[in-house]
Amino acid sequence: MKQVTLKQIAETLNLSVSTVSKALKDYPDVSKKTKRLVKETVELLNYKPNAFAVNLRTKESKTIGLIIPEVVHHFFSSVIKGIIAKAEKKGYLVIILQSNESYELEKKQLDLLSSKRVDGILISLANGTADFKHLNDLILHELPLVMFDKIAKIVNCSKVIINDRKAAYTATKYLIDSGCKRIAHFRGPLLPQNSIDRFLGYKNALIEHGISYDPSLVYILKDMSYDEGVHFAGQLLKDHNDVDGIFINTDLVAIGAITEFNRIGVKVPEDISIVGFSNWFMSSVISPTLTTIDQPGYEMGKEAFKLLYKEIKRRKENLPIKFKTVELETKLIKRASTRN
Amino acid sequence: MKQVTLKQIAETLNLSVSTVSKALKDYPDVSKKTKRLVKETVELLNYKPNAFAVNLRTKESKTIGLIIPEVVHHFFSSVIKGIIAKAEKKGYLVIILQSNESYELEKKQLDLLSSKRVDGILISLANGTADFKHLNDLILHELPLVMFDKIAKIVNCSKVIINDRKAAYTATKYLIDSGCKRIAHFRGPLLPQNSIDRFLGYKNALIEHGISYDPSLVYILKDMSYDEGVHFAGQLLKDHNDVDGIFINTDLVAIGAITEFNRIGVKVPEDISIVGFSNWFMSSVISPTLTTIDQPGYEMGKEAFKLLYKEIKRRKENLPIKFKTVELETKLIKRASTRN
DNA sequence: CTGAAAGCGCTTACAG
DNA sequence: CTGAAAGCGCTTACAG
Repeated sequence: MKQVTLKQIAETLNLSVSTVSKALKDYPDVSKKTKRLVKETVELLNYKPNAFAVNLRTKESKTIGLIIPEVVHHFFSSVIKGIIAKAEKKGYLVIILQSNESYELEKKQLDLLSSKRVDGILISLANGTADFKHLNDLILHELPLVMFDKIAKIVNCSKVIINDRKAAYTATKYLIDSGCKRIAHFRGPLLPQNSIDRFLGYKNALIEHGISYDPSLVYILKDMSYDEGVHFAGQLLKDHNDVDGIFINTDLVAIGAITEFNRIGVKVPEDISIVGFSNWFMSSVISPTLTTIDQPGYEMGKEAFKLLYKEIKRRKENLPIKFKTVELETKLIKRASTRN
Repeated sequence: MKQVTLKQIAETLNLSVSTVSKALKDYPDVSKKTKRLVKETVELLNYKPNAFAVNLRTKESKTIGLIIPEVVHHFFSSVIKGIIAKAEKKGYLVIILQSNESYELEKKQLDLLSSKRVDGILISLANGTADFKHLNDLILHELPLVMFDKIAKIVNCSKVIINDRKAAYTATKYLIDSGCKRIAHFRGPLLPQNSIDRFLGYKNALIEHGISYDPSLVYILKDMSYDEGVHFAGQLLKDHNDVDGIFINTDLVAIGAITEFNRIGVKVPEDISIVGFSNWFMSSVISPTLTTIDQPGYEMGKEAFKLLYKEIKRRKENLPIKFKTVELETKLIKRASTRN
């Protein structure tokens, strides 16, 4: 791709490269006439500054990196959309990578992004991530980093989260209030903070409402897939025929469970009530529609970029950085998979 | 972010920058000993080449741009995933932008990407795009460009598509074969090639099977949303109470229609059979499950990147470019929204 | 085998 | 108001 350079503009107008450069950036010490001339020629020749040269000089790429566990996922798509929208407004482009829930990949991709010299990184952790050296290293090197949704409390950077524990508490309490006495929980893997917090919210709600906590009612899922929902719904019935409610860590799994219950003739919510988590679009469409916790993905993306942008800006101006954790509101969406 | 430079390595070892650079790239005219020394020091100081400088010198960014109409969309997420996966393997990163189905935005974003000097661009057109100058300009400037899914036949570049006409024909024929006599069609806006082609496939199937084509049975939707599905399902019943089948341009709309029919007591497929298009995950989960055309998003993403990569490589080597159109297979997925 | 030099295309402090 | 010069950090053709 052949491109016009400042030098060519300068030659065309019999000016120096410096003057042309300054004219374009509206330096006050360039004459009006020269500025006009330069701008006309730029228009005429369709000059575009060479981003590579600008990057090298200014030491910034106006590009940020985004690492998420999985792209084909309603919640994360919404986050991506929020980030891209906000970033574009501020003149930033977004490089997206997918960790596939693998710690190794996540590490490699963080490396890739920092070699590319992105101006900052947004990340939602992989389920497999238990060690945080790769993140702390970035922070040490003063590369702006913001974590969202799947975070590590122990890493010292800005974060955007929801209150998973509180939301799970609300979900479980709603099951209790609607009359459920034996409530199971399908939880995520052991490591990620949000699956821990959702579990704790579930447990606390039981205990605070005088329902004894029974560990055998808690099922630990691996990949949080539709198929796991189908499988564990069946397993649950085999293990406990007295269960009358389930709080499920994520909607996709809940939808698998509902489908299985429909298939084998267990009535939702008459026999078993179900509450999911995330409010995927699908949840408003299956039958019965799914009661769930709405998790504001788009907002989360926007907030995360805002925090990152602030940090990038303050670093550039050598101002002190204060890390901040933004907590977004969730809400219970009452639908037909629960009684009431 | 402070970073080690070649110069620092050179000073540490009392070598010249040139020698260090060459040692790192395994030039044959550097001694084994020097190479070893350099590599050790690189490791020790954690040297990473400055991407900005490399870009400027080599005139490539190892980054490509991707423009899609909408990120929160099952099909496009799958495409993104395919592209990212393939790109990463070849050492390319992917910048994603969303056109929101707007021609103006699409133009602006193409501009953004070419100013960023990406090495190539993948694009699926916005519904609003009727003029192709912005695309032809890129091609003139020899910036590698590959279109996928929503393409413009008239633009001269490589493409990855499905045979929309054939797939729509198959879908409609399936309705006919299952006994439908009055078949409506919910189509997309007038401009995009794929909504034209799907309409033509529908029309041909009717005609070739002795069913007269009735334009009043064709509904033109605007944003192809769930809500439009709900709305037009109702409208259709008002306009024509004798319809017994609908071929719907995209699953999301079909799901809206099914939901509406369920609500008002129209039985699917007994009263009206429905075939969708795209095979969104959701379609396998609603009730009744949706018969649809499977559109291989992930494959399409991979194919599109492969074509782009080839073109980038050939341009770099100054080899002649032959544009290619890859057509991927679709298949009819038979489910419960049709009789049989 | 090693190094000095030119150059990629900008920006900006400095001189005039 | 304009321009020469240095420099961002690399790569590579050329000299020795």
